[in-house]
Amino acid sequence: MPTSAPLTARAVARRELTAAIVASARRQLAEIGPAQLSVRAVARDLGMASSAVYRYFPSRDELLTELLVILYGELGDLVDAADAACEPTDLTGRWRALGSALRAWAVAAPHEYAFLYGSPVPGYAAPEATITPSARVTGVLIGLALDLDAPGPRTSTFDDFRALAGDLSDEAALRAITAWGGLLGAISLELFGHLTNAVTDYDAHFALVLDRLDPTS
Amino acid sequence: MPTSAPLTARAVARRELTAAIVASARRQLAEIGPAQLSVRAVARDLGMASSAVYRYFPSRDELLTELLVILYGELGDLVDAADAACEPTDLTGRWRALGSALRAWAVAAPHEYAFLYGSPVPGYAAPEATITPSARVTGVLIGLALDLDAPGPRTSTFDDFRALAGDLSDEAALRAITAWGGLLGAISLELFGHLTNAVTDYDAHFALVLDRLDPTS
DNA sequence: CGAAGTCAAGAGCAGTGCTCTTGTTTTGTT
DNA sequence: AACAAAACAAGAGCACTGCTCTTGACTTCG
Repeated sequence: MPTSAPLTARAVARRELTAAIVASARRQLAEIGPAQLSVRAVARDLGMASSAVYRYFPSRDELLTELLVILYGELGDLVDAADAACEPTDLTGRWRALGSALRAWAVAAPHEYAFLYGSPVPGYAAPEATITPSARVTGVLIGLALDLDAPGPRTSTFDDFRALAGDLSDEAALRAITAWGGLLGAISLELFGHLTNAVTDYDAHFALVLDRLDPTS
Repeated sequence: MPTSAPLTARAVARRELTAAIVASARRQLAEIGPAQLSVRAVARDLGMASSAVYRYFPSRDELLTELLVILYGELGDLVDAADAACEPTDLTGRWRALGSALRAWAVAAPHEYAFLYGSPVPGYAAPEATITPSARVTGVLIGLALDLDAPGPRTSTFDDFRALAGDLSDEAALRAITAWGGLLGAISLELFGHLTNAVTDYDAHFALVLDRLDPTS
């Protein structure tokens, strides 16, 4: 037996079809949003019966959860990369990079942003399984907050963040959460149309807001 | 003719039924959220045919818009009252009052909050008609920002705020919008479950965040 | 080879927003 | 008072949704 993982033809087909379903669902999510995402439309897109999809995802909610985990992961990578590209000691620069990366992503993918950080999807309660992936993003922020307390090199990887979060001083935690909320609020105001007739140059406005929210100052 | 407004029996019945529809819709909105609000359920609640509802509201979206306007109005009153109860020169106190009133309302009516300030309802684009009512709330903030620029008594009523907003200095406008976004972000983080395992005493936490967001400092 | 497990498809249920038609009632005008 | 016009409630129906159950075909494994 050469294959350490004895994948039968059926198992291979299953993995591919599962991926195809997710891919089609992602397309729908990006185009029409999570609420309009339809299992039947996914089935139509893939040329299969709607009932067949339920063999791969037990419910629409499970499919949404899968997307949620994937998106949190990708966004986490993105934000992490933006943070890692900065000089570690330049806390303000790292904050700007984090905020700018998040907003750029949100503007490019508004439905995905609304899915992750907007009001919960109708009838869909994010299960426990989504908390860990979401921490992937906030972990970068926690890293920043940790350096706020004790500047200097850390060897911690992502997995440690959740534990290290307990070591945060109240002051640093407050700064981080306030800045985080301000960031999401600013993006939401823009994307959800609450700045219409109030702001013209959104890029310039956001840059100013971002600096005012800087948790390191 | 004693009646300055010659309301026919039919017109009276129409007004009452319209109000009953709105009341039933508000109940549904509060309990299950805007996305789950169903015209048929409203009709069932009132013991009428679903098709009859469409004689009073041409579409579900129009019904939602009506609710939006009503809610913006009520919230505007609430925030306005909170602001008016403060010493006009105590800008920080007014900011605290505004933020506390908004959060208290949001916590008590999370679905309504998500409807007004969360991600837009699926397939529902807030029409122009909702911009003016929403300004009812932000007007209080603008009033605060105006006093930030030039402390002293103003005789302006609500209607002036939109015009006066143009007189705001860039600095004051930036402070106001940043604080406003931070406020909504903080409430959204709490209500949408993004602070799970991060905050225990939400009241105390919010008070700290509110002070950090203070646009007058 | 045969039993067990997996799969796709179809039909069907209950729900949705919305439209159209039918028949009734109220209104405003001869 | 009689009549036309408008407003109304109700029902049937369309297209859509998530989801279930059954049926029949296929793959995998003992």
